Amino acid sequence: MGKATRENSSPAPFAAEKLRTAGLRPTRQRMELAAHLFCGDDRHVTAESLHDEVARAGIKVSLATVYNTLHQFTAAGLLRQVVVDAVRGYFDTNTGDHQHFFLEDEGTLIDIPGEAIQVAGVPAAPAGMAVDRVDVVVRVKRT
Amino acid sequence: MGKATRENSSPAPFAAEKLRTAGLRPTRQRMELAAHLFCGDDRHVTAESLHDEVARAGIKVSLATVYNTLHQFTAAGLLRQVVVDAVRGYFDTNTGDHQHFFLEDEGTLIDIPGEAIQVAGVPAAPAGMAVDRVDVVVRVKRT
DNA sequence: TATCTTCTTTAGAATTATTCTAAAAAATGT
DNA sequence: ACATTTTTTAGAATAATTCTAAAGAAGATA
Repeated sequence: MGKATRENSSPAPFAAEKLRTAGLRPTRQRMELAAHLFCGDDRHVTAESLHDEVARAGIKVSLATVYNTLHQFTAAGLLRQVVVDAVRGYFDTNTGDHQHFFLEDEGTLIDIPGEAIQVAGVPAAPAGMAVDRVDVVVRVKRT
Repeated sequence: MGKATRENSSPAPFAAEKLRTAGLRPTRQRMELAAHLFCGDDRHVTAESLHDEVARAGIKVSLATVYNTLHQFTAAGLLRQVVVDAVRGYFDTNTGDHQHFFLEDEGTLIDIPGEAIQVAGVPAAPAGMAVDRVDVVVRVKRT
């Protein structure tokens, strides 16, 4: 059955390709983080939450590397940053057109599909400026 | 002409009333900050920017007091916080229904009247949650 | 006005999220 | 394997904000 062991089995074969395409060397840390980020459904993480998560999975990656990686992935278009909270920075694996609910009590984000929501009447951007993105945050609180 | 001097002339008579109504003692610092915030047009400030501004006007208020006051004013409904930037916190003197342009290059906010812009298709809030506010941020960049 | 009580201010320490630094480790090319 | 370029990382550094405890005002009262 070959020599696949816990040590040499790659956690997510697709990750290497994804990283290469993005112009990033497929290092162990980046592979592990990519595996956690891009394997299942879309998700929202903070540097800290992702770091905790991989740590609990027994993977050793420094927090600095998590920050670096999140930013590199964002620059490569693999992630998108969401600004909803003054204290924490969130990263979203869904880079398509969509918006968010933000549960203020828990600090949780929930995607709202882009087709669902429409923003009308945005005035022309100030002179010399172009619209980069329109972000909608629906802040909700426990009833 | 009475005995109005630089020392006893109140910088903004309306401020005292405004503060009392909000349940806040009209202290010198709060009066000065209110005068700067609520005298002219609507504006957007950060703790640091407001602190610098009053300092340049020769007024001595500690940064901690600026933070306290901005939060107290916000709790009293005199200000509203705007989350657009991961590093800095902004406060808006316009507490009515409106949205914002955010000039990412300069870190500047510009109001968009609430009547101008409409958001349609917001899904129902998650169970047990109620919509607190819908924020729209139109991020613009230099062309 | 003198006094008491309560609320504010403040300097500076503390906290928190994030970035920086410089050196060790890993990846890639030859 | 060797040389070169990237990465990773621990820990220091930064920056915004909050906390602390003590001194200073405000308001109420006698």
